[in-house]
Amino acid sequence: MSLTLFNSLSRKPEPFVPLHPDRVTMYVCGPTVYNYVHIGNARGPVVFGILARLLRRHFPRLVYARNITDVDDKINQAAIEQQVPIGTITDKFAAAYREHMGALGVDLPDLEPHATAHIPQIIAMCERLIESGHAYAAEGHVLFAVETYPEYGQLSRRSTDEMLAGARVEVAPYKRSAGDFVLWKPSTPELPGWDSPWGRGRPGWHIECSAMCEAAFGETIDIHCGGIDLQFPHHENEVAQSVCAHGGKPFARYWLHNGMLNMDGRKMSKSLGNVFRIDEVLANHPAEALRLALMSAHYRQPLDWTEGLIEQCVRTLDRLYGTLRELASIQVGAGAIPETVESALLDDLNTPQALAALAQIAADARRASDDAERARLKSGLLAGGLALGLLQQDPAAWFARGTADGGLDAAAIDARVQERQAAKQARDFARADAIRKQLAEQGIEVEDTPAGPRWKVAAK
RNA sequence: GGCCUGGUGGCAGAGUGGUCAUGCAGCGGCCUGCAAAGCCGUGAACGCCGGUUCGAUUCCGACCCAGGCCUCCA
Repeated sequence: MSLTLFNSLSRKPEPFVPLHPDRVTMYVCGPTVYNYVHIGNARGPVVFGILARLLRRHFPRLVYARNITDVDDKINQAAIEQQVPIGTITDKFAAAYREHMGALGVDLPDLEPHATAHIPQIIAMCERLIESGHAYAAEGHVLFAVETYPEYGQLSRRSTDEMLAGARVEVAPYKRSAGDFVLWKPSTPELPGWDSPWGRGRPGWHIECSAMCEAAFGETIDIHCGGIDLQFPHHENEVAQSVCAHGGKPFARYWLHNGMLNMDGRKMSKSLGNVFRIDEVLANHPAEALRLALMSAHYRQPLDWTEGLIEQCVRTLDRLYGTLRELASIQVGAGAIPETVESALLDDLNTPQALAALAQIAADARRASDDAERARLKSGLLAGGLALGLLQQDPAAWFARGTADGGLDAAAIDARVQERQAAKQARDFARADAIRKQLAEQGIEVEDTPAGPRWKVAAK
């Protein structure tokens, strides 16, 4: 089985072959830490995290970097408003980012480069671009000269002419050409800045990713991932800077772009204000259901974020964990990932198909009567779940989810369930039903089994 | 306006030139004191119009609709 990835560069699925057989390199554009991120920001980390796990299974070594951009005008603005150094802002939100991603089951990358730790590399890259004629200094700025890179626009499929013709933004007077973008810009005394050949200043938006990729991986990386909204201008500019700084060597060989999360059919975005912060969503829903929701559509498709979607994911997990609960007595060790799940993932990360395969395995497992067969299927279910970052908790923990912090006390629920059981055994069904109804009103569903009663937190 | 996606059953969402996606919800049955869970069975789809083909939801073209990027954005 081999991995196929849809490459934004060619707009086609391509077999993935790493540049060096012994090492795969992958870079995901991480957050600019000026605020809490929203649930849409988690889609890339979740699906590309699944890709990272997949690559680790199929190649001897993966080095996966996800950056933190910790210098930026929005950070500066927040720092000025709160009268604190930018580090106070960036430390706080970088920590929150890690915490929220962790809650969603996103693995930490191997490397987490910070832009402010790469200022010398950024300056060096600017100098090289100036020396080679691809950039120029003007009024304390360093600008990339788009016209020196004829392939500019290749990734996002747009021509320089069209962009210049359609330019709506006022062009700064120091730009030679309207499409030129800033690599370095001057800082006023109240803004953070670093000494440079062009005076005290700070990096522009795109250069940090180029510099960090180079620092971590060298001139050419295998896979570069990010949201489709970053394709232009961010990724296009990264390509231009890196290729020109490296004498024409390719920058990223495979570009992967994830689709946007929508709210009522519109992109969830900070500028539109139609966002759900991750901590808000986590407060109201099981994290694993949110993770499942983020992979419920193929990563390149847009995904409508609704309460109904989350509820459906909770029910889906109820069923999968229900299967595992039924198989609780079957002992299994670590197993191989079922072929149906793995082949779906190898086909451009087709998570919906992988989930369908998982559902099929669960159904087979419930029907199987032979213990050896049940063990095999349970092992496959757990291994397939692990590949997706799902199904790794104790089923009992899933069904009792949120009782401790949701104002419900598991021991008290147990006591009520026992009361009902006693009433039942006394054939006082009216009382038993009254207790069950009361618990249902608290969101607890009681189920009777041959082994005695059990309960779970109901899907909303 | 330019460039680019996509329109699949009640909902979500894969996929395919000619037999099944899958999940949730629904319906009938089994089980249950009654339920729930589970099991068995079951209906239901490919935006619109042409074309290619023995045959198209799948390929081609036009049209309609929705969304994204062109400005900070995952």
